[in-house]
Amino acid sequence: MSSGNFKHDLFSQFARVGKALSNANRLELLEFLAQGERSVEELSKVSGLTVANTSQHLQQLRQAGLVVTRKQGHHVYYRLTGDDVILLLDALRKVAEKHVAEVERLVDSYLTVKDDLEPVPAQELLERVRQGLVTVIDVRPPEEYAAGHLPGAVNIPLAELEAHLEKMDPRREVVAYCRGPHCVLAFDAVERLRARGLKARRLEDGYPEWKVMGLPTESGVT
Amino acid sequence: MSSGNFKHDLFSQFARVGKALSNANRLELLEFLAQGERSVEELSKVSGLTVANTSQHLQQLRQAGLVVTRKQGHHVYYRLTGDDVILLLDALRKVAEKHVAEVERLVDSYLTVKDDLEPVPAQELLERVRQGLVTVIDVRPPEEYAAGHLPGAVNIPLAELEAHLEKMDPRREVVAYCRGPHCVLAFDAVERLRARGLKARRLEDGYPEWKVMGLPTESGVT
DNA sequence: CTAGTATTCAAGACATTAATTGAATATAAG
DNA sequence: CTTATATTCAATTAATGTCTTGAATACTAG
Repeated sequence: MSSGNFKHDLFSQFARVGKALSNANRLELLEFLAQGERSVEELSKVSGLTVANTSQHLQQLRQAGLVVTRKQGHHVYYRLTGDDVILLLDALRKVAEKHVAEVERLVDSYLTVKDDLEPVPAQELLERVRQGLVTVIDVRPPEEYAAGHLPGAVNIPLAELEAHLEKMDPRREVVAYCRGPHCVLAFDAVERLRARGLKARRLEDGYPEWKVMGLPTESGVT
Repeated sequence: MSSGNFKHDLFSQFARVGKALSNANRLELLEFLAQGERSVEELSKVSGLTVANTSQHLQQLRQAGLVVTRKQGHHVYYRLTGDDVILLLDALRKVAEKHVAEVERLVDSYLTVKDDLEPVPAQELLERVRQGLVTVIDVRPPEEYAAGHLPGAVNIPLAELEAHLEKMDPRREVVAYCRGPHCVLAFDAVERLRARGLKARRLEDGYPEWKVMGLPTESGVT
């Protein structure tokens, strides 16, 4: 009887974490935070929520133990509590992808040529990079790139892609990546590159997943 | 931006899975299902929920893609959709446990600081118990108490403490103990007892330490 | 100290969720 | 066909969650 209570209390704790994951806006915030530390203002801008609303969601995430804060000057910076949170988000994504037919439908409808996009697994990319066979491009904004990126990756934010196209060797394969497996930036980049006749694919995962897998990374500007 | 809607829709799908994990009862059902296929009736019994309520929770789990059903005779059998669901539950548990531990640590350090609750050393308590000077209460759950406790200790789980307050002699000192030197239960008990004007302190150690010191113990129900 | 900015808090409107109850459906056995 | 049983559906109530608005708090620069 009291063990029933204990058990129920335990599941209630787990449920608190589940609750934190039960809202699309919070999941989006978590994805941004998977890139690194962010202030409330930045998160508010990038998510399109009001600052107050963003703050409240962040506090829920903090109460669930998913994020921690650091105060500096005017700003409060949030970051994920640890890598286990990234693993959790990944597990969630995997289950959702596999079982929610709706997700597939959405991805399909967005990507006109889904089959052609066959993503490159992380291990395979690492191999090919070591052999110098591919050019890896990071299509995230420069700040995120500077905070950490794949070794040898060139930072080409989506907006600047067109400008780089002419300089690229059409015979050399390009692999693009961004924030996560579903980050649209990389999809977009691949489509545009292909439209110009380049051999382009996208990395199966994003930068956070790559890092969590223990694969090598670099940081700073090249 | 055209990717804005797509992105939000995608996160909404992920949130559906998160929602399924946001309730203690559903998590308990999932844990049972992790052991294998179960009928609604079995799940209802083991979770203590009404059949209708169980059925509704199961349907939410099914809509989130976490479980699937099979019909046979009178019964509908539910089972997890796949091993990735188990991985997800594991990831959730890990994050939650870490956070819970963190909370416990914080609470402990907070309580230890304001510890003018001068704890009673084991030897001193043994002495005073022999002289019949104090009432010793064990605030752990009954199962743990039954497995072994201090001689003469009365089992009063924290939840039942209030009910016992009136029966206690305010002039007699009470010493509380639980699982270990940092187990919060005893701190809590002492605080509550003092709030009622009783003379209360806590044992410096918990039951495991007492036992390891080679001091006498009892087991079973009193 | 004062002004300006970043974040949090508090209160209210509105939507969603959980549990209860009683009825409806479906299956198998007599 | 009728009956008993397992499950689901539907309607209600109480509780909880989300977002908005405007004010309060904390920090820095001047």
